[in-house]
Order: sequence, then structure tokens, then C-alpha cells
Amino acid sequence: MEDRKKSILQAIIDDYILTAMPVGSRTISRKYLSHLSSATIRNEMSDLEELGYLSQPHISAGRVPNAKAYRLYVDMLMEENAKPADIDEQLRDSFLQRMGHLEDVVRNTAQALSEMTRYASLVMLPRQEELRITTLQLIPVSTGFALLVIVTDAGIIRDTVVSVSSQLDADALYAISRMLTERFAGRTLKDVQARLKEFAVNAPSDPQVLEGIMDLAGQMDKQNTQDNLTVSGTHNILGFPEYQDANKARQLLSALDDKERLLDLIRASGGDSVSVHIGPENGIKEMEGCSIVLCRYSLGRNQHGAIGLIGPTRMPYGRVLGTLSQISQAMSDILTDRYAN
Amino acid sequence: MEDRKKSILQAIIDDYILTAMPVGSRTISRKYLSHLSSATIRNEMSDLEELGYLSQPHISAGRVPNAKAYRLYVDMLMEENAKPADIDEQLRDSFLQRMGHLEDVVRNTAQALSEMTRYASLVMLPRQEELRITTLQLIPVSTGFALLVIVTDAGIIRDTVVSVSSQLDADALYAISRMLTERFAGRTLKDVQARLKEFAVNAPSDPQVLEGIMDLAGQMDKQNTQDNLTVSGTHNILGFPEYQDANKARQLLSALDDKERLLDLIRASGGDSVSVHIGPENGIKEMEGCSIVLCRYSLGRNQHGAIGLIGPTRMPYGRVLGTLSQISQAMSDILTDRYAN
DNA sequence: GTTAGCACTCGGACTCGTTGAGTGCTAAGC
DNA sequence: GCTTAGCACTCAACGAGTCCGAGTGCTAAC
Repeated sequence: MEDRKKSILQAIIDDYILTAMPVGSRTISRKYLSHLSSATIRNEMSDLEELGYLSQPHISAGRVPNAKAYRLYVDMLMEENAKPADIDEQLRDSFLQRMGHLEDVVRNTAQALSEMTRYASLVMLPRQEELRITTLQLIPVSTGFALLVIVTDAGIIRDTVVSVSSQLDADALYAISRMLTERFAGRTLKDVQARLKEFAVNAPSDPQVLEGIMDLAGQMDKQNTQDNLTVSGTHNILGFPEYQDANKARQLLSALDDKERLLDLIRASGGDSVSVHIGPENGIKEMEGCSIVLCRYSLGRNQHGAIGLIGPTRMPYGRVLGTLSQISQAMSDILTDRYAN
Repeated sequence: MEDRKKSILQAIIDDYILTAMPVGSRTISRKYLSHLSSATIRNEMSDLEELGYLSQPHISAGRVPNAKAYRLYVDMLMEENAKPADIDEQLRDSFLQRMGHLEDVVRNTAQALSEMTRYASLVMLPRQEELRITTLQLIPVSTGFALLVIVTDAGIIRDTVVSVSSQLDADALYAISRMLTERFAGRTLKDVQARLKEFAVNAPSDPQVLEGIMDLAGQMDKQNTQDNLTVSGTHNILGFPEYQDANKARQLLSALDDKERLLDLIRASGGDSVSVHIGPENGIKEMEGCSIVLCRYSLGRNQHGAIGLIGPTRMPYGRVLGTLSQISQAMSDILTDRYAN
């Protein structure tokens, strides 16, 4: 495509991102490309429409960029803009404010992210099946029940209440814990799931404990769905003119509740450090009018999670990507520093 | 107030709950009280308006019930309707489906509640400062860090990562854990917070561990705010005609994100097993158009939490209260059975 | 005390011009 | 051959005007 077409397209997108209103040829000529007359721009716009980049809500309205236009914009025109310097400080604070479960850090981040950007945000934890176990420990909870805590190498901690023989006291549980740790340390959760039965036959351990571990390993996938993804600040969606219609907004918010599908989407988005899913590209019908911008963060070794923002396709992608990648960088630094060994 | 006024008021409220449209005298006469003419009802409605129970959106519209009317309705006219029988089964399933942290149960309940009722739901855990400690245990996480798990009598489990001397291995941590448990078992978290310093001076324990416990005790209040309250299904709000306006809806959803204020409200609502906060009664400005119906559940001994539903003041209070109290009963049964000793 | 009747009010829906932002096309200009 | 001024055309949005009907309050009769 010629450069002029590109710059016209960029101007249209810029203006549309700003105003959320169809952009006319005269606006472009006056505000962006004053060396061209509106008529020239009209001709180009007509071409761009034919090429599938623009469309008109109705015949006497200006043009609106299509997903294809944003795609081009993101792929080619975008430069990651610098973001205000204080974000880093603020973020670092909100990270450090709270030592604790990675889950907490992640939840806080999601919240901070949505507050900072005024978009809906999401944060995904690294996949857990691949995590390597460091410690398994059983803690008495009440007669017949114990808490099984699994600590993994990335510092991610999982726990579940399991039922155990009521004859086991704290010391007995600790002895079992040591045995379990010895047996399974260094293995992945996947491994555990696979080899547990085999272990159960030979080990002199409480069968109910093993059943508990088995249960937990089996539930890991489910837990992924439930806890691995946090969506925050969805009410920001209601601030955008494209979601003034309560029904549309409702559909979107409902879709954002379906973490299973979101996770599928994120997992499918491949290994790039950033990815942008524009409109229908995201494959979720209720989210056709939405874009999802994702950015990976890392947690030592090969553990990768993702943070992202969700908003209408009309999104200042440059700025959003800039902010996201800075934050993910900060997250990676801090988390790797804290959790990875 | 005379019975006739009451029955007219009830009819108006019933119809308004159904239709969300101002109710006229003729509608009442035809659909509800056919032994009275519309003129008679008009006179009574005029009285009811003067008494503050009704108001008119505009002069030639029907009447709309005020908060005062709902209050009377709830206090006097309401009978807790029976709810469909399958709820119990469904609920019990969703409870039992997942053995685990109380928090998980609670989160699942909130979700089930909002899906079942199509309202926004909330679930609050029992206050934690009053919980009595059963076990304290430290688990190695990475060099210099350990997970401190606190198990309390109601089976509520809290944990935080604390920093510890890097010389302590799993066995040393276990020894410290035993000591801590011995010292603090039976005490409340509040107590621990108060007596920790005193203990720190005398005990031969790692000072960093104590600092960790101190930290945790201090954070308990904050954690209350963050984790003790789950709000779910807020997108259901967008389905109600009174929240078709995206801005109104947004304000409400934002307010529902402020768990601090919601917790204040719930705590202030006193010791009754059910409580209804109608419109402005709830004291949160953004929630003037909303009612909150709360129902307590218990968890053995004296531990009480709350579940609740949030929706427009136009709410079928009878049905909602019925559903809620049945569910809280089921929750109490199951949770007490599982977690309380 | 109840009700039929009537005048009155006012929002909602509909129609109908008007306006203005925007387009496409054409022909002239560079 | 590209650019642009000019012009006819389109159509959503807005406002004014009209009508309709649901609803009220009041009065007088039952």
C-alpha cells in the first residue's frame, strides 16, 4: 500500500480512537493532513473502503476503521509510546506492599492495572502442570482432615484439604510429608499424577493421604481454570461509548466471567512476548467488538504468565502496549527476584 | 394503617415488582382488587402518597413504591415463599464438589447464588480476629522464605510467605512450628497479635519468624477486607431495566468493588439472621436505587458469616428472602459438619 | 363511604421539515 | 495523470407540532 494511503488510514484511526465518531474526509484534511484536500482524501478513503480497511455506518456518515485496519495499524504503524515515569514506582510499591502468595500479587496487579489504565484487565499465572515440586506437607486441620500444601519451584503454592485417617497426629503427618517430599521433589505435578498409583502400592503411607494427593493432582487442571486467571475492573467497560447499551455490555461482562474460554484464548496466542487480538480475531462471539492485548511475563526459568487489557477495538494500541510491556517487565524482574531460586 | 390501604399498597408493589412500570389505579382495580373501583383506589393511592409510601414520576403517570413502602412490605406483608425443591440438591452438589479452603467453598457459593437468582450476590466469611488458632506451621518455600500456615478452629486457613533465616531447614522449621503451636493454640488471632512481642523476647525462636507472624497478625485486618468478601455475578445488574443506563450501572458496579464499604455495611447490619437494606437505607450513595438482602450463616460455635443478594429496590423480597435463608441453612449445616469440630 | 363521570395533564409515539455533515461524481487546473 | 473545487445528493439527528392514551383529581350522585 502506498504511504499516503497508510498515513490517511493512520489519521482516521487516530481520530477515531480519540472521538469514537465516524471520521470524515474534511476532518482529516483540516486536522491531520492539511496538504491534501478533502476530495483527494475522499478518493483514497473510497479505495481504503474497497480494500476492506474502512466502512461506513451509513451512506452519509464518515468512515470507521475495521479490524483489518487496526491489524495493519498495530503491525506496521505502531510505535510503543513511552509511558509516564511514575507508573513504575507505583507498581513496584503495590507489588512489594504485600509479601504473600503469588496469587495475591497477581490479583493486586490486575487491580492496579485496571485502575491505572481504565480498561478491564486480566492476569494469568504460569501453567502449573509443568511446575516442579519442592515440598509436600500435611498439616492437621481437624480430626480426619489435613491440609495438603504443595510448594513448587516457582514459589507457587497450592493447597487443598484432604481427608486422612483420624489416627494420624501432627508428627505422623509430618513423617508422611517428609516421605512424600523425598519421593516427589523435583517432579512435575503431571508426573505426580501419573506415578501416584504406582507409589501408592509400594509406600507404607496412609492410603487416604495418597487418595488426597491424587485428588489434588486431578483437580489441578480445574484449579487452573478457577484461580489461574483473574479479571479485574470490568466495570471500566461501561465507560466506553461503544458499550453504553446495557445489553451489549452485559453480554461482554458475562463472557469475561467465562475464564475457561479466556484461558483457551490466551494459551492459543502463542509464545510471542506481546500479542494483540483485534475484534473477531479473538474468536469469542460476545467479544467481537473488543480487543485483547496480551503481554507475557516470566517467572524465572521457563515459567510464563500473561497480563492483558481488554477494551473496545478502538484502543490506543501504542500506549496500551507500551504500558503493558513495561509493567510485565517490572513484574518479571520483581517476581523472578522474589520467587525463583 | 387500615387493611384496605395495606392490600392496595401490596398490590401496587407486587405489580411494580413484576413490570417495573408505574402502576395506575385501574390496573389495581382490574388485576388485583376487582371489588373496588378505580376511583376508590385512586383516593387511597392519594392518601398513600401523602403518607410517603408512593410517588409519581410525573403527574399523569401511575404510582411507584418508595423505599418506605418496601420497608412496610418487608416488615409486615411478606411471607417467605417456598422455593423450588431442586435448589437444595444443586447447592449441596456445588458445595461438596470441591473439598478445600473455606474460601473456595464461599466463592463457589457466591457464584452459584448469582447464577441461581440472577442477582448480584455476596458472601462474607466469618470474622477472623475471633477465630481460635489450632495449628501454626512453617513450610520451606525457598532459601530465606517460608510459608506460614495458620489453621483455626473453624477450619479457616490463612497463609503468608514470611522471610526466615536462611539457615533453617525443613526440620528446624517444623520444630519452630511445634513450639509456636504449643504456645498459641487456643488463642485468638487478636491475642497473638497482642502477645507476640512478649513471646518474642523469651522464646528461643528465630526473630525473623516472629516478625513474620507479627506481620501476618497485623495484615489480618487487611486480608479481611480483601478476601473475606466475595461479590459475584455483578453483570446481572445490567439485566434490570432500572440499570439500562450504563453510567448508573457503572457507578453501582464500582461501588460493589469497594469491599471495605460493603463490609462496614454488613457488619453494621446487626445480629439478626436476615436483614434487608432498602434503597437509601444502605447508606451508600451509589446504591440508593439498590436493596441488599442479607442472611447469616453459621459455622459451628459462634462463627457467623453472611450471604446476600443485591438488586434494584424493586425486588421480590419474599422469594429472595426465602431462597437466601434456605441456602444459608444448607450452608450452615454443611459447613458446620465439615469444618467445625 | 363508594363510584360514575368528566375535565385535565403530560409523556410517548408519530410525522414532517430543516439542518449539516458527509459522500460521490464531474470537470477544470496544474 | 493526479489533484481539487464545485455541486448534487443522502441521511441521521434534531426540533416542532400533533395526537393518543393512561392516568389523575374533583365533584356529584348513589
